Amino acid sequence: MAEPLPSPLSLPKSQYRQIADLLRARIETGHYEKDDPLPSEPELAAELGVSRVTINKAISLLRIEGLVRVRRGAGTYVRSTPRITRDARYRYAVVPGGTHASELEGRALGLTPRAECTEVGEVGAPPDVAAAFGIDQGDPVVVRRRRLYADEEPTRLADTYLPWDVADDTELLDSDVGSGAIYSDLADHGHGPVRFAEDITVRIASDEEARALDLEDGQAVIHIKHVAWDATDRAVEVALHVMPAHLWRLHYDWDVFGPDEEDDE
Amino acid sequence: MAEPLPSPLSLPKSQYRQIADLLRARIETGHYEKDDPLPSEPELAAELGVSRVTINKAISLLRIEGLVRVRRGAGTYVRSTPRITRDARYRYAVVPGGTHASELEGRALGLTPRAECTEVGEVGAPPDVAAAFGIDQGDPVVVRRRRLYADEEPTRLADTYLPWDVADDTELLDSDVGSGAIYSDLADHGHGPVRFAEDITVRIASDEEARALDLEDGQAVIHIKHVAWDATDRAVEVALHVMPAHLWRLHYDWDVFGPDEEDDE
DNA sequence: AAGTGGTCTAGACCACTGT
DNA sequence: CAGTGGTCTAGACCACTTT
Repeated sequence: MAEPLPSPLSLPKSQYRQIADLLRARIETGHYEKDDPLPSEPELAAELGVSRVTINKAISLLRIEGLVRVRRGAGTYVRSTPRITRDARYRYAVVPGGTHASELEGRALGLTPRAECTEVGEVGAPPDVAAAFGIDQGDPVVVRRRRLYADEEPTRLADTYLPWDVADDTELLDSDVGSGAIYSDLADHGHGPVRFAEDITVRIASDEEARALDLEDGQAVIHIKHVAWDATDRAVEVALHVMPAHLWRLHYDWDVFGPDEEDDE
Repeated sequence: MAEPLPSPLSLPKSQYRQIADLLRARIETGHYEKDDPLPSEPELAAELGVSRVTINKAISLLRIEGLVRVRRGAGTYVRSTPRITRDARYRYAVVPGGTHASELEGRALGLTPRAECTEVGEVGAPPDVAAAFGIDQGDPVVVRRRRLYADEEPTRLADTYLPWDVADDTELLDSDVGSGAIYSDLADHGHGPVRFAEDITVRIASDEEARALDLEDGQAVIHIKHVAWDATDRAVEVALHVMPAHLWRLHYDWDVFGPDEEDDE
């Protein structure tokens, strides 16, 4: 090896990073095809003349990037992961008798959405939810927990909370009402949402999240805290979403109200 | 060691993960104080009776979480990282003669913001920008690149692009106009923005980004593509933001236009 | 049974930081 | 200079999947 690639700022890259770059390039050029396994670690170690640990470290970089997934005992596979776009405003638009705007995401990609309801019932309010509803942590609220898929790949965990009395009026408890019929339902009972807010944070998946979303160790997830208020300015719904970061693109758009009325000095 | 912690779903955690949990707990309880160094890897290895590699692997988990930072040759330090909230709508509100709404973020935390302009001038439009402006990739646009800090910590890279003819009218080129005076400036020249859109993706920091933002290897960044349109529906500004994911919380809120006017069956 | 990745060790050398 | 983390190796054992 003549020169170790004299990168711009004196960066003699470590072997495992160079190998990660190499494997990444092979994936992106289609040398390794999606859903196909990479060569085994011993094979790569032999091919590239390094120890298996070095290969393993290189692959762990690709794992947190979401480029590959590992199946224990079976092999390391190239992930096929186009991003899904989530348009917040469109998603939660109130379309009176219309389609449930919720699960259009991914349809453009030819993926078939599926929802799996893991729990419906009354629980103690977690901190975030209690704060939004203006109640105490642990006070009873109604929750519906779901796991959503696109083509057998889990794409999202969604926990929807309603205040106890509001839930009483709706059909949240009755069925696993497909997708986002909740808003029509709320509207029908005088709690139609007129204002939304979302807070977005990014963090590393917890162990349970990694298991539920089929994620690798150390992968990032997007956490969205979604709150809906009715016309009386009462919070009537909180949804907590946990989504694999590499799978999504979030979209927001808004208009500017004319030059803010007052405040002109 | 009696039982290896019989966690709910038969999860005999690896040593390095248990050690990561331990160190994380020690950080969160203040056993290791912020801005202080952790014990050295050999010390931890001795204390916990494992090899240094295992300690190193545990710490690498804390690094991608943004809990600690490593200073080469010096030690591993606890990060003091409260999240900064970015309110998109408020940020870009048009306040005619008022304060530059841009850099209020973090003020609540007692951090002093600072901006450093790294480049101002004409460049070829990158793909994202070209698409928004409706021009060809590589066509000339004007860019201002900045790195923003809070209390000496880099918090954001912000590249602001303007179409060539629009830039001609503004003072973008003239100075490192503190923060977000661009919008007043655009408004003064008939290009006041009336609509905004933002696309958010999360990915692993590139090498350059990691260097510029003082990030660890494998840390996630939030990428925001921000577009502003004027009253003629022409895109007049594109900003690309790259932000360390562990440092931020993004906030969006919006009102629902009354039950969509028509469309009622 | 053979192959896969997961993990761990002991030891080594390096570049870098501080004093 | 001694101390730090960064990296790499060879070898080992394990749990798991596939055949």
